Amino acid sequence: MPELPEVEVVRRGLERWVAGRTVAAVEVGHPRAIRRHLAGAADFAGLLAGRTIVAARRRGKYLWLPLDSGDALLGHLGMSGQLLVRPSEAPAEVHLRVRLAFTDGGRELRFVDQRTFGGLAVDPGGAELPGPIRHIARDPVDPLFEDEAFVAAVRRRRTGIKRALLDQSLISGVGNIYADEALWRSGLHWARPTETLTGPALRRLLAAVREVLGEALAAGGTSFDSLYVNVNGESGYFERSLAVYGRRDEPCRRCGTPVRRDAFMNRSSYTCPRCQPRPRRARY
DNA sequence: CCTCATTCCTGCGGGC
DNA sequence: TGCCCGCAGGAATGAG
Repeated sequence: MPELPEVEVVRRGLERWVAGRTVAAVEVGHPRAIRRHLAGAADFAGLLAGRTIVAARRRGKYLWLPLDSGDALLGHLGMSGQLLVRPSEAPAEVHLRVRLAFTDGGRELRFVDQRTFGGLAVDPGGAELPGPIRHIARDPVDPLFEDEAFVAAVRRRRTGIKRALLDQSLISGVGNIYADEALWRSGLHWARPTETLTGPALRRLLAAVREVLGEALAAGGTSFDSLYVNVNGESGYFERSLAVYGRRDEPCRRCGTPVRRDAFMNRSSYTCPRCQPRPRRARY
């Protein structure tokens, strides 16, 4: 549920607080947190120790820290992951999974994750773009994102528009919250078949995606509870700006009609039944 | 290749 | 009060 704005908030914190620092020691407290690092915890720690972090980068919801070795520490927050910069003497968080200490003896980097959907891995040679995320599309904030290629790819699909928005190989960084918000802003229902959308309609949707992501980032991200935080543990305040997400039975901010919740892909979709009429031919 | 269901996990809150 | 169940959901995986 941390989506592009929340992950970007974390990236900025990492760039400020850990870039330029050298890893002294690594502790893996829970093997599941590094399950994508197939070589195991000792290998993971060995590739990090003595390495200097040179930057903090992001694509969609993935973060990576390029190292001076040419490798990269790759991370995904999953549902509940946090990367926190904490004093080394601060007590361990309940769901502390991985801890990185630095040679300067300053604040350490902690990966904390309640639901363990997230994780860290070191990708050898992945500093420029980690191999495991080569299939992830550029995100709509990336200057190299190609609008027309996206429009064409969506129109070639045979699925519902929300499935397409959530497909990280088409456009990355958009999750359930911002997909619902962008569709509401565009007056599109989540089950609208992709092949029936015109080029102009898709360009308007893309503009709405960028608008909502930009506003959320300016607000420091969305928070429902204390799980979505920056590296200092602080929450954003975009939640108060949400138009439909999580607002079942509450009035649409545009027309007052009660917001509707539908089951969708083992989760939820929120729409205004009047602003986003259900298409006659719907795709799930 | 494309589409889509399933699966992983923990804490919370509602119902009984 | 306590137990059970549904729900929150990103993305890898494999079926068809």
